[in-house]
Amino acid sequence: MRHAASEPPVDEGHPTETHAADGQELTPTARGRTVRPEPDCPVEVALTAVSGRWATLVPRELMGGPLGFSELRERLPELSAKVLSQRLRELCERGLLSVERRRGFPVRTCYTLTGRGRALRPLLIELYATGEALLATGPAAGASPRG
Amino acid sequence: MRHAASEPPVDEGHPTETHAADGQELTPTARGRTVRPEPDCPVEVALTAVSGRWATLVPRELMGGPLGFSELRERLPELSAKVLSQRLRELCERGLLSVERRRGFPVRTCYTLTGRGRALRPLLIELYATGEALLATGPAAGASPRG
DNA sequence: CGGAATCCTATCGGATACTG
DNA sequence: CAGTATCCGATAGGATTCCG
Repeated sequence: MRHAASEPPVDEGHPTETHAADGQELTPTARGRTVRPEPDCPVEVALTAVSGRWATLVPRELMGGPLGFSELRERLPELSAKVLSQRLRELCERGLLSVERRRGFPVRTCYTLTGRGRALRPLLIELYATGEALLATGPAAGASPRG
Repeated sequence: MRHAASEPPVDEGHPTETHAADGQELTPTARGRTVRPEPDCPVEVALTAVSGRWATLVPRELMGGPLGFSELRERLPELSAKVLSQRLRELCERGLLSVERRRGFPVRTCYTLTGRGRALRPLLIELYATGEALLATGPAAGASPRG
């Protein structure tokens, strides 16, 4: 189901403002005009990459350079080992992270963002910007627990 | 815990590329340098606004102009009434949506994005762009169920 | 039409304990 | 050090039913 350029506009007044009136296409390609949350819709793909608790904080820490498991735990003390390794595994599966194991004793592991992983940066920045905009226009309305 | 400009860099070579090396600050204000997913961190605020199944599709439909409950259901046929009203309620509570009830018979309700709601647009666009970038660099790695 | 109430299942994420 | 295994409580969200 398309939402742009079809169906008589509900309240078109002047094209100057009102509520943007889709002046610029929201979804450049067909994959964005989905009727349901399909996993191959770009929006869902991006959302999948950042959703889940701690899912933004782990990449954020790694934006500064490679880190080991325990280093990540130090930086995010309240993140349990279970969830951390879960997040790391997801990031790896999605090709956002590369792992390097150094044998010997003690064992050393090194997590590095890949090019794909670094591609999250603009999204994190936009999330930050949007969040600030929301906080600025009404501090009370942002909260609400998120898994 | 800060992640920028502290602790000896792990692999600083030349500042040209490598992995961006935080050349530009990721988190302009202090609220972004959190140790845990705090609800008042801008990133969390924005994420809260778009996370949850159908959470982006409902605003997307409304970007084209106000719609009623059933109109939304028509456009998103697989979205149950329960979840739709849940999403709408959340959007209202966060001040992203305004509601107008027209009495008479049958009852008519009209959901309109507020200014705050329209502030989500750049984020949706960025989500789309990031998702496309991920799909472009490796189609297989995007998927994975998202609640 | 526009919902709210109830039920039910799957998954998420935290705590704890154990392993190579 | 770098994880895995197990248990467990809390939601999320779909289906169905009912109401003003």
